[in-house]
Amino acid sequence: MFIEIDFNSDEAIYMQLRNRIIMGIATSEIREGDSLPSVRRLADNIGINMHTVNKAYTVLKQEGIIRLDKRRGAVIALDINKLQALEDMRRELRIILAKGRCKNITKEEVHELVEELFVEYR
Amino acid sequence: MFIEIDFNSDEAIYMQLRNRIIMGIATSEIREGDSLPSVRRLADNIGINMHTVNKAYTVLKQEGIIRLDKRRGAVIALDINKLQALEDMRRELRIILAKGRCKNITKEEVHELVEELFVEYR
DNA sequence: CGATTGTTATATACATATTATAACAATCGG
DNA sequence: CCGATTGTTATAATATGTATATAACAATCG
Repeated sequence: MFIEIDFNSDEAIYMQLRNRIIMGIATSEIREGDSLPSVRRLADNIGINMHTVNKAYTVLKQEGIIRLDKRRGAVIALDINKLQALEDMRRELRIILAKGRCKNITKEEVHELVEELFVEYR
Repeated sequence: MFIEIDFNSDEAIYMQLRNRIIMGIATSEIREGDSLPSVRRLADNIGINMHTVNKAYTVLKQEGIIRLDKRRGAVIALDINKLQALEDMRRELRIILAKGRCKNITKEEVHELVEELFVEYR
């Protein structure tokens, strides 16, 4: 999986990393059971500090996306709590849709966007 | 408009404020042309610093939601750049839907969430 | 045994968030 | 015109979050 970091972004490096890995799972670039690189190797590859990678992995663990295993490293292990996931998504969508509403974005346009984005995930 | 701040939240106060105002516009609690309280008065009401409110207003101005006017204060003035707004929404939805995909949230469930949330905005 | 794993600890540097005062020019009501 | 209020700007202090640099630990695998 190719990982690119924008050091000029206002988004924290560990969050960019977390987002990239979530995208990788959603697009099936990586699958349940696959191992991610060790914190040290990935840090070296990208050219960042070990702790920054560790922080991204810790967030993903907290979110129930990976399982941290000694020796096997970080393993994709999806802990499916759908009610929790729907609640999280609802809270995040709420603000984004409200802003769109201020900009006259219609319900239909949001549906189209969702359709369009879901093409990536299969 | 009633504004409540959660001081234990990990979300910055100025962003909570920004979000609350966007929600207020989307739900028609406040309308185009209405004035928001002055930075000093709102800060006193909530019990926070003037500069924190100012920062929220500056963000809203940058996003084309309000216009800052001497004497009239912050006035709701929606600068509609739909292409820009759609692009912004697309970028934000991308990550959220990807995370949902990891949690087995289907396209249909997202559509339902959108329908449900849009009931608030009329 | 030796290398690699996540984990933990400490320290430093920097950016951001929040607060506290203070002062300025512009503007409106009386 | 006067005084109060407006956004704006400046400076400073504190707290928190981000990122880096070393270092060491126990566990695990070949």
